[in-house]
Amino acid sequence: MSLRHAVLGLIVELDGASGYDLMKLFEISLANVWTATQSQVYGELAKLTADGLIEVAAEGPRGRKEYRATDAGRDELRRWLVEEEPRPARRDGMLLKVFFLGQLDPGQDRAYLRDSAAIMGERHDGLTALQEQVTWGDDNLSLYGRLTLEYGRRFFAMRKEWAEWAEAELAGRAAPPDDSDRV
Amino acid sequence: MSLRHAVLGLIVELDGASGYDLMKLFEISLANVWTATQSQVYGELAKLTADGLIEVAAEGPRGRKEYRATDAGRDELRRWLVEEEPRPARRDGMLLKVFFLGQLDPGQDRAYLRDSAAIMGERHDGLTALQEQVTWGDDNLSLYGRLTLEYGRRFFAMRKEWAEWAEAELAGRAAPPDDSDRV
DNA sequence: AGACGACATTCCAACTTTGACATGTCGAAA
DNA sequence: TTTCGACATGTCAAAGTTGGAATGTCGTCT
Repeated sequence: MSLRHAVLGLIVELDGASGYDLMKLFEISLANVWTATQSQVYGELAKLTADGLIEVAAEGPRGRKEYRATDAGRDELRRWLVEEEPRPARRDGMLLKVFFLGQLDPGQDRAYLRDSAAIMGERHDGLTALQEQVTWGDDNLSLYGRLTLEYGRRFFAMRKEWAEWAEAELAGRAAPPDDSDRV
Repeated sequence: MSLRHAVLGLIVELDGASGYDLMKLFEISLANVWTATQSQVYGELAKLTADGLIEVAAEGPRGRKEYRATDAGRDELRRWLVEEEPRPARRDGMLLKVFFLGQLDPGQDRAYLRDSAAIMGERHDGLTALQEQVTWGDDNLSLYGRLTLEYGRRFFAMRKEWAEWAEAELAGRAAPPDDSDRV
């Protein structure tokens, strides 16, 4: 149940936010950490309210509801941070494909890894550019957000290097057994 | 829909397997790439059979059903490998917590990162040991499995280094703003 | 012969996630 | 003044995921 804590955490940090506000944060700040759809966010807000972890602090124009965390909510966030250990549900579509690359025609496996490396390179560059653009505040979300952004950069860099290594590994595999084509 | 292709892919590679066989593979080989529960595996086998991508090739003792891929199944696997691009649904509970570390008492944020680094170090060592133990065959699953195992090692190493960097970053933050406590 | 662990499948209820649809308001610019 | 984009929420069906319970068989060791 981490979506719940993502929503709760944002409300605590912002000290008041609407579902709309949260959606923007999920799209921008949290994009690389936890994703959520609109229906999930609004649904979770309703559940958190029912459970007394947040409350509607103010209503604004266009039906805007500004939620704020209750004491119980803040406690629950801290409890989650300290007590609950995250299980690292590893699921990776790109890696799954690598497992079955043997089903493709010769050379296609290496092409896949080359493409992957290129994509990872692009993402890495994107985050690097972002990192240089952003001017960071001194609020919590900025402070810790900076750390997670750097994580993203390192993640993509690592993946790019791995894909290049793997491609080279496959390239090496093809040649050695036979050296009749040497010059 | 990647669970489907994970199951299909294993059946194609093994050229015949039961649900029980697949479960073992999910627990061992695929653990770091794609997870699945028993109910998911057996359920997916039924669906794949209904869709004509696999078929029961033989029945063994204890009601064992050995599935084999049909031509349509092999085609579908290749199509998936080439055509469908994996979206990198990034969700990471450990990273999510980092976002809200500001809610803890001073110092607890650094403790969290130190713990993370230690855990990542253990996993890294575990995979390294595994890598040294395993004697690889020359089948596809061994060949590509070796690549994904190395990925896992690099992943945990990267994470460990990041956590250490982040911890140092937070350590540095505390001191600079105020130098009244300098010697 | 009996006990036990590994083999093997099936079903289910609860929960989470996805993606789309539906509805409406406010503010600024043309 | 009208129009448009951003603001804002709510609901739903379908699909995917989790975790457990139920059930039974086969082979081996004592």
